[in-house]
Amino acid sequence: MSAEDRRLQILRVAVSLFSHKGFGGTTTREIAQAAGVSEAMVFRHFATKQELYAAILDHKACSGDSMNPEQMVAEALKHKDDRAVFEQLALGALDHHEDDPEFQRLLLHSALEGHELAEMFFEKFIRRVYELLGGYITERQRDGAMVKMDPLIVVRSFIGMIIHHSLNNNLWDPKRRLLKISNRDAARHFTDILLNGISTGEEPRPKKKSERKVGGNDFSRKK
Amino acid sequence: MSAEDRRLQILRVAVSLFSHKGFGGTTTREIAQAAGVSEAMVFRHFATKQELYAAILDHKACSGDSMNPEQMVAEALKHKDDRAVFEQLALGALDHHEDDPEFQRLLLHSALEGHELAEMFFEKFIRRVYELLGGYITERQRDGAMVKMDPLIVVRSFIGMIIHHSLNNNLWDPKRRLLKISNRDAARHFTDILLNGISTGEEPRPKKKSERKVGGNDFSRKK
DNA sequence: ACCGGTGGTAAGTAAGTACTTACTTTGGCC
DNA sequence: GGCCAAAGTAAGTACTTACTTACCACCGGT
Repeated sequence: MSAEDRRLQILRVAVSLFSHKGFGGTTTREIAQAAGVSEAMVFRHFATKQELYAAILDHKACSGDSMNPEQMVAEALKHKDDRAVFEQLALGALDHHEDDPEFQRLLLHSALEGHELAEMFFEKFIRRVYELLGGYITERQRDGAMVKMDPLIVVRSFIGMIIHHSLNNNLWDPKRRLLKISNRDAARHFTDILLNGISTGEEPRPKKKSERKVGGNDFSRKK
Repeated sequence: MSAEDRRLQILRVAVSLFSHKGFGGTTTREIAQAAGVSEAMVFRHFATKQELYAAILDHKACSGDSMNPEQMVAEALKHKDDRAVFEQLALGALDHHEDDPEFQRLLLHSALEGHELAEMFFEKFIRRVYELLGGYITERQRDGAMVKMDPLIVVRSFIGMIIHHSLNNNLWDPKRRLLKISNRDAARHFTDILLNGISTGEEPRPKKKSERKVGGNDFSRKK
């Protein structure tokens, strides 16, 4: 087997191990065994365990293959098709998380451990999504098509629905005991909620003395 | 120092260490040093490292002090005050995550490691929130006050906004570089979005194939 | 036939690791 | 004070960890 092939193979099995057991929870011997070689081979290709870990995150996050939000919604952006913008973005993310669940686990592990490459991913990808979507929302607000509200909060809400749904599917509830739904349906419904909300606005809701203020009253929950 | 005090002190420092470095990343010696005692003392109070870890998760998740969603929104539920129901729930969760950020980290670590107590938390808490909110939404749909849509998807969306926002604050962006907002404002805006969406419904959006019905009922909402 | 380089390993090493043992201090009570 | 259990520790034990060293087997080219 050629050196390059072996390197990639070690990388691949290490991804799987690290994503399931974390950095500290995975031993180099396990990696070697999973790859069917001796530990020494692992250290021939990667000087240290850290370097192997970094190579993985780098490979997954930077050489980020299909992770280009701009081109994913370029068409919809041009046509100012709100529904398509959000729905396509959601569907893209959900699909990506579904067929590479290890990526999300890896990212979480590295963020929890405070690895610098988690931060790098945040800067290079998350920030871009916020700017892209935030900019679009601002534009649509000027058009009068969207209500005035801090665009970043809107972005956070929408990203939250998506990420949390993926997190549920991959981490908390892989058996879908709570909610079983296709990515397409999820993306559509998330978009529906974001754009239109869930109120019909029909029945006059019981307007208590203060419809707005939530803070003052019986909210004495603490410790 | 009394045995009980010492036990609690060890528990407390272990919470901090485990939440930041995970189970595998934390050594018993570190725990002992942080507590200012010898390693033997740790093992006098907790037979194994696993037992210590389990005791922590148990202490945090089960003896779940203030984590009672039902009572948190009992009043609002009675009055069918949609805004209050969602806003109070959101604010409660956000506040809780804010003044106990270690809890979220601990939970994530244990979920990633596949610890059974993460699952237990999921069953005992998350499921209850889904049932509570899902039931309420169903009721409001029958009232004609909310559009027909799988209530569980609505719950997931809303919980997603909240959890993801906390996760951003605690894990990804503790410096709030992307978005700086008080919990109260966040709760209010999340609720606004959920209930009313962000579209004004004014400017005729380009009706592509996508202006479809949602879940069976019409979607012609006008605030 | 004889190289040298490449892909590979068995068998280490030193520093941890979780966990124990044998022992010393402390504080409350008669 | 004298006693004794509980609180505490120093110094292990047995094993694992990341990482090294020294050595092997193959193979194409001259």
